Amino acid sequence: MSISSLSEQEIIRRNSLQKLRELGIDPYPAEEFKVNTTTFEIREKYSVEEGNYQDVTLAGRLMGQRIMGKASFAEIQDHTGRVQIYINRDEICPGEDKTLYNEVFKKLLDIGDIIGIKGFAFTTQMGEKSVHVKELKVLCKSLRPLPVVKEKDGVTYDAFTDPEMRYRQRYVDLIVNPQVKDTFVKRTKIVNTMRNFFNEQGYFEVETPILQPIPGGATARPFITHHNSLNIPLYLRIANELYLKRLIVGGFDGVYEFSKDFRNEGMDRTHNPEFTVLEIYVAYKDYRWMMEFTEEMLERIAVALYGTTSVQFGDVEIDYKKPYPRVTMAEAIKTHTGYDITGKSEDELRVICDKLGIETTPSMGKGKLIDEIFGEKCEHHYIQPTFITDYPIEMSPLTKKHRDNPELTERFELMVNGKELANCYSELNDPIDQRERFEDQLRLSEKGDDEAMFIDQDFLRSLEYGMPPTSGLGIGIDRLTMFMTNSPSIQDVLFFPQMKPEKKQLVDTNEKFIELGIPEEWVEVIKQMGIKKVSELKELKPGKFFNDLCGFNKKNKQGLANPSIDDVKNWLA
RNA sequence: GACUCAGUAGCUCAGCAGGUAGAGCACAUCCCUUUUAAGGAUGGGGUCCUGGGUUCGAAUCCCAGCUGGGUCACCA
Repeated sequence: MSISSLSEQEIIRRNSLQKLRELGIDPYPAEEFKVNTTTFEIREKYSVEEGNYQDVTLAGRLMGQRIMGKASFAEIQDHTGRVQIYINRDEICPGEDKTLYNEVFKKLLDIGDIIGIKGFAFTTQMGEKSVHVKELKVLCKSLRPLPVVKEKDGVTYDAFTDPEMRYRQRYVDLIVNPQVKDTFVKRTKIVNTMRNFFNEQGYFEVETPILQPIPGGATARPFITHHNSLNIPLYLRIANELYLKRLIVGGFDGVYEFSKDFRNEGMDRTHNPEFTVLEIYVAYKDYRWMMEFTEEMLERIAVALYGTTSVQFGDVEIDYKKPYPRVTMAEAIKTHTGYDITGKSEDELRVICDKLGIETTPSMGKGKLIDEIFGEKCEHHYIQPTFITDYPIEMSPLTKKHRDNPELTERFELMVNGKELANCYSELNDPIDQRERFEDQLRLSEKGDDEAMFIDQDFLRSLEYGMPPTSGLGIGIDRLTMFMTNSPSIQDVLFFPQMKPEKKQLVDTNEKFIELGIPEEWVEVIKQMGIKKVSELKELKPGKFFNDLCGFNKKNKQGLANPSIDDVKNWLA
């Protein structure tokens, strides 16, 4: 990187780096630095009465300096938070040489540098628990200035808020916005709670293919890739359902997977091209059993995070305490539209949609029409956790027919905040029925539904060997995390949400300019003037460019000998 | 994809009846001190997103584009 593209502060930091080296201080030392506590422990457990924490070693990022003559206060931030440190010149420099304090600490260290300290805990006159530093070591010099976020009495000043920079440079976001880290800690806690819950009951965590020859188990547009030596297309999975059910056929009685799925569709506040789904399949259970299982799990997650079942989301409080109401889809539609859809034909449903002002297309089958009515008129009413049950058969090609009504399936979706949080079936294990359902999907696809399912012959073959009655559940982990951490956007619960690629300014090397006969010192000047490519140069008028060059030289006190107009003409020739 | 808002110093933002670019923090040089979003003095730092246009003159007005946010649509 040429020096001209650096900001003043970056240049100052690079100079400080150089000076550290000149003082014999390695700004990037290799050896281990052994800490014996954390800032959190000192804040929580130090007390004057006990006189504990009198020999502490801490490491972390320097996040603020308040320098006052021969004594300074600063803040050090480690993975647990921050603590104030006190540095006295004559204590870290006991001899005559005060360089470590006067030069290194006061001048060469900046906010963002990583240091290690040894010292003892004490309480300042202002009553703040702090660490009195006896030794100081540079562990990493930081070359870019961090945004400085300050906070007092819960009010944040100069917050680092630009969403684009926060998502693109999540590392900066994590350093300066502590609540961001908290969200991700909670996310992991959610997953761990679920995993423990499943493992306690003997269910088995597995991994299944991400690259699939047939993208099955859901209706969505997949990403396509290509395998060179097999010379076949492969799809990034949109779900792992069909593989997990093969494992139930194989004899596991409970399998689960936290799976990254990929869908080549729109991106917005609630959709990222890759996202995480938990799917779990338990043999000899049905969807009614799974409702209780789901309630139990969500209650445990809420309690693990907050110690209570009640969780704030936006301006509503969601209570995950079991049990949740069970409402059939037909009841839900009756309640919110007044229409009874039971036993209605496709044409009758189309009429109902018209009356409700819901747009329909000819490719929509019965299931899709009912889905539209529910989505438009009902879904958003279910704020507190509610099981919507018994979906029409056309919407659920992998679900067992309802034990009491062959038009329906044994399925529920758990609605929270007016959104689907979980989806569950009594899994279809009749291989002949399953084949017919796939064929129905094929007809839908011929009718123009471009997201109808493919027929997975191997999956059908596995069912023909016999799959025990099984209940399966899928939960979107990103959405669950949003709900459980009060995050309004999926980008807030993904470390690295998908973004458009950063626009990279193309810069030609100095050599390319030098080839034109331009002296190296002038190349820097030209680049500072904003001309980064040789091709841009070719479009300039020599006279004006000559004037600009000389003007820039004078204005910025570059102190270079101006070229002649003929030189410039030759460069541009 | 449509509509809408925004893009000015490292960060947060002000400036806009068109007339030499501002503040706070950060940075630099000092002063002072067990301070706390430290205080004081001085100073450096900007392709005002990009490209066109209008104008004697554009950060400001107009058009187009880029990037991002929000709403909606599509899509789970």
